[in-house]
Amino acid sequence: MAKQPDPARRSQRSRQAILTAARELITEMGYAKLSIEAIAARAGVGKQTIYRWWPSKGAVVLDAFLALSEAGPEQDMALPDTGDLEADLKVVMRATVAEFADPAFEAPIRALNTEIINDPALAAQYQEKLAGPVDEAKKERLRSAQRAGQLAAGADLDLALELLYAPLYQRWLLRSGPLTPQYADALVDAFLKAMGPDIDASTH
Amino acid sequence: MAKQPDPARRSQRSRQAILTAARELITEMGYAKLSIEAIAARAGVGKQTIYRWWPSKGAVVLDAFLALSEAGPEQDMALPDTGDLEADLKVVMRATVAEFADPAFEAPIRALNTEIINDPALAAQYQEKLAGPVDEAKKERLRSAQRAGQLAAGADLDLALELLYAPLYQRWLLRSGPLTPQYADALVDAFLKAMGPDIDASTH
Amino acid sequence: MAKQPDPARRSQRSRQAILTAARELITEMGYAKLSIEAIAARAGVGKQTIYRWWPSKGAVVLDAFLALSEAGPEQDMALPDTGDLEADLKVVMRATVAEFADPAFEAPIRALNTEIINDPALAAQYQEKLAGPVDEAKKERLRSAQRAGQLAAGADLDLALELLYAPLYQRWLLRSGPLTPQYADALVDAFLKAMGPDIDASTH
Amino acid sequence: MAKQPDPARRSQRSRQAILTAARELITEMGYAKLSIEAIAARAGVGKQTIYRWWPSKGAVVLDAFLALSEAGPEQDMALPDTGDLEADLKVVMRATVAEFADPAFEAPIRALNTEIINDPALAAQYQEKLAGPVDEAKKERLRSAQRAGQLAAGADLDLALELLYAPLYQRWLLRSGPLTPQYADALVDAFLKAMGPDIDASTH
DNA sequence: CTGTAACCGAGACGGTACGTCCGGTCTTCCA
DNA sequence: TGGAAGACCGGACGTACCGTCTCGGTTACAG
Repeated sequence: MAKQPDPARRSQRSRQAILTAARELITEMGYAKLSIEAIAARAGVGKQTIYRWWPSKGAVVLDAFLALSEAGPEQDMALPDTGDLEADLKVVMRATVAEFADPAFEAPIRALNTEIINDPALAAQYQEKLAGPVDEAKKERLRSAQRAGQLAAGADLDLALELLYAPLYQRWLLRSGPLTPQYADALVDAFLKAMGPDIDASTH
Repeated sequence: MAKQPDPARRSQRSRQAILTAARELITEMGYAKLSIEAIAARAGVGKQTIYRWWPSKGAVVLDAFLALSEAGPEQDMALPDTGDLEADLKVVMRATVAEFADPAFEAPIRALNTEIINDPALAAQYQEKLAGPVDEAKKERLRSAQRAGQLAAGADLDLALELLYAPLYQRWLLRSGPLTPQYADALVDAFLKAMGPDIDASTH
Repeated sequence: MAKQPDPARRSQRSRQAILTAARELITEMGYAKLSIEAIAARAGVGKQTIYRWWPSKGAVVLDAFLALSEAGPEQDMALPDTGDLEADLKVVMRATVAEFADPAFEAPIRALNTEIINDPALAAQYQEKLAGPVDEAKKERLRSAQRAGQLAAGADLDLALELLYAPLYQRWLLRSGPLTPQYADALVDAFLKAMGPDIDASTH
Repeated sequence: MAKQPDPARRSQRSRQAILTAARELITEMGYAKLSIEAIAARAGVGKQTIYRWWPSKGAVVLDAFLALSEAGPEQDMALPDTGDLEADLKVVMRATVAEFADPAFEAPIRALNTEIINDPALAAQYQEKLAGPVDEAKKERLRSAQRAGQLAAGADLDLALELLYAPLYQRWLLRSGPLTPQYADALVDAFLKAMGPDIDASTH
């Protein structure tokens, strides 16, 4: 049986240095140029220390982002809730569009996706640790809308999130079209038509 | 000025051998293990012959798929059109779900996406050569539905395709949820609610 | 000032385990594969325990052999003395040839020499602790021969030993020729011609 | 079957750079600090180019010395022959003693021996390419002495060389005693007693 | 029909990074 | 407080590929 390292003796100093170095290198040079060797050198750490604690380069990158979330535990992940679902969603979607246009976000997110696509284990980690909590916050807003009668009561919230976000995400990831505020609005409009309150109810 | 190779003298024998080798290696060993050296060796070709005609590994992979389409020029890309949009779309979407479940499709498509995410030039090629024609066929079916009054007349067809396909594609790519026939149906239902014929018209 | 470990508190259990492990590993895998890590692991000892008590890998190896000698303190290092120098030397030299042919002797002695060649401090230790006593026993036999008039009275015994042994040792170490009983005899013959009783004296 | 590199396509430029770098690094930093990486870096060469053409570090070092000999093909390996064997040998042996005292000779020769001791294949190469020719030159001088009646006619010249050189070489290699001109003379005296013209013939 | 210029296969080359191993130091915890 | 355990930084190992280059050989167009 292979010997497992003892997490109790792990150097937190090295861990933070590695994650920080990984984040810096990704933004500086892009994911293609990211190497374990460079991370170790930048972090002032032996390569073995990386291999001891992470199974792959992708795992390091994922952890580098998880560490950010941990840093600010009470992240402002909660979506705005003014009572007007359409307005709130348009604000959020336009913000997302703006975020994707920021070059500083490009490299790391593309890096993460490159790894996730080809590594199921990493994808599971990603869903559980990063995407999950964010999606939960979004669903919470939708549940609030359901209570307010602004969203079909029986709507599948997973599908709802996908309807809203997947088109936007795909355009960005595959660069298959322009990301504009108008596009964000159009997505919200379509989403509300598909998932809005039952029409029968309103005709009464 | 750098000398350009003369396409007229290009060896079609080598070209086919390279594309075939690329396809075989991707399915056999996955994209991560794919190397130019391996392609050249398998194809019985000098490395320079690859570098002469393709700018990157991703370009070879893309070409390997384009070549498949060229093989059957009059691909049955046209969607079924029985006159019943909902039924036709559900057939198509269920077929797509089934296709994505086929392990033989996994490796190559993931490979292609890995490259496209990080290479804008390749993404453009992909859109133009592979995705474009397919999307056009899909749009043609939607236009037919518009003429039949089964789809909003002013609907943005690009957005329409994204609403239909992006959720499915994202689930598959990021493994963020199960791909079932029911899911396909639900997507069509949501799509038709969002993009179906204008309600105002029917209430008058 | 660096702190020196206190020899009084040294664990004899660890010391023996380390020396035994070193000996075993050398015979099993040869000197090239010998590492401090492997010795520590085999001995069930922390690496620091080795570094605390020995300055170099070579020192451990040397000690591993010294420990053997200590084990049997009254080693039968004394050479046979039947009164017939030529016969006695031939017996001894033939035995040495046989010893060198034993594969079990190969690895350790070559290991020791590898270290000694490049480490003067170790060489001094080797001369003092291992080679010295053995050479002294050999010289004692030669002194006996001098007393018996079978060896030149004024012979330099250090040179004498080198004449006898260095050719044999060099052949073995550098594999520059075959080691046979005949070769052993020839060496003794040459040695006795060079160092035997003065001819002038006998002719008078 | 493993593929062998094609010697015809070997870059002589790289070969020379590697051998020169190896020689320089050995003298500068000693053999212990010599690494393939350092040789490659100093030579401005990829590591693979070294691994392609040499099976081990020792083989590179050996070649580095062989290349020196090739450079001056008609090396002045021939020993002086004034007709007086004793005088000639004492000159040669004193010169050898002086040579061994030169620190510039130390590192490389010890390096070579370290490798040879543990690598039979390398030892064979060494005997054939380096030691062999030198020994042949020495034997030639001894044959001349035999013709002149200054050496026993039936003497085994291999053994003769060992009697002369092995003691000296062993003292130097193992640092087991001082190397002085007097020692050189004593060796020649002993050698001539052992191997000089037959005494019986002269007494008749 | 014959240069001659290009592509072609092969593969050596200078490099980068891989993932592993070990050297030597430092730290933690046990006896 | 010595020793076991082992994490740590550093750095060499030998391998796999990268993208460039040079080498003959073999087309195939031009004179």
